[in-house]
Amino acid sequence: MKVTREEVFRLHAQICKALADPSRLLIIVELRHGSRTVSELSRAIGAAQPLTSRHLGILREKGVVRAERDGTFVRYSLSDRRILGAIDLLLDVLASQLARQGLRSSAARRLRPALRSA
Amino acid sequence: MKVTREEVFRLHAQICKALADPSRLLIIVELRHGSRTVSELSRAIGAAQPLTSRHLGILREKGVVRAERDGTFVRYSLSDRRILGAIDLLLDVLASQLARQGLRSSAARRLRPALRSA
DNA sequence: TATGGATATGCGGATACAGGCATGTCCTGG
DNA sequence: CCAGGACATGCCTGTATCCGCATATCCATA
Repeated sequence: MKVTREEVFRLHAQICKALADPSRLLIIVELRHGSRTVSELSRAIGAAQPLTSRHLGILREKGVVRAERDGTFVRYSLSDRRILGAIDLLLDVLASQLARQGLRSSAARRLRPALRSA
Repeated sequence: MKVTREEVFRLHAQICKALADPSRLLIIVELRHGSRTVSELSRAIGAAQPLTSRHLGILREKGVVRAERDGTFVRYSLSDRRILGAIDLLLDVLASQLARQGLRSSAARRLRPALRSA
């Protein structure tokens, strides 16, 4: 099975696109601490169940998240912890940007932990 | 200056969105080794100049890239090396996915260095 | 200041995505 | 087998994005 250079970039962009939505980032942050059912995530991100399901479908399709059935529930979990590393790095980049723009730097430095515990 | 939690997630998603395009990833990879002019990047990614300029505008707007004038040229460079770390992590995630799907694992393991030198 | 190279932007059509609503599917307990 | 809870999906509308083309802007030099 061969994968062309262009295909790799296309897939790489697909993964980035999966992360490129506030609700989906919220989902990922929520999954940091363990697996969650759809209704739990729905409540956590404050979105309707069908919408949450759709976002999870996108994340699942791009391999960011994994689903497993548990009775009538479906439990979702992160399929690769390195994704957390990536979004944390980008969050750090954002913090630097905000700091440069005049946000109190103490607040900027606290950005990541604040979101983690959320 | 205060930044709400929702605003942070929106901005975070904006940065991800800036990375969520094959041409823009190509640009970033090309900038890994130093600054480049628009026409250099245009040739490197095989896109028309106006399109390249547009992609650069998006990257600049989201703070991924920085521009500085140099005569009639404009030299672009990465504004934060941590972005490379983030996309490398995601590339590793992709490599694992492909490996799991039956790509020869040796090829998968070589994915990142192959793209780096490109 | 006029010209030409380098870069940016306005416009338009095609495509893709977000979100709301209704409905379908899957599973368990009775 | 039936009912109901948990989840997924089809349809629709508005909005954003991609890309090509033409054109505008900026800058150095003559």
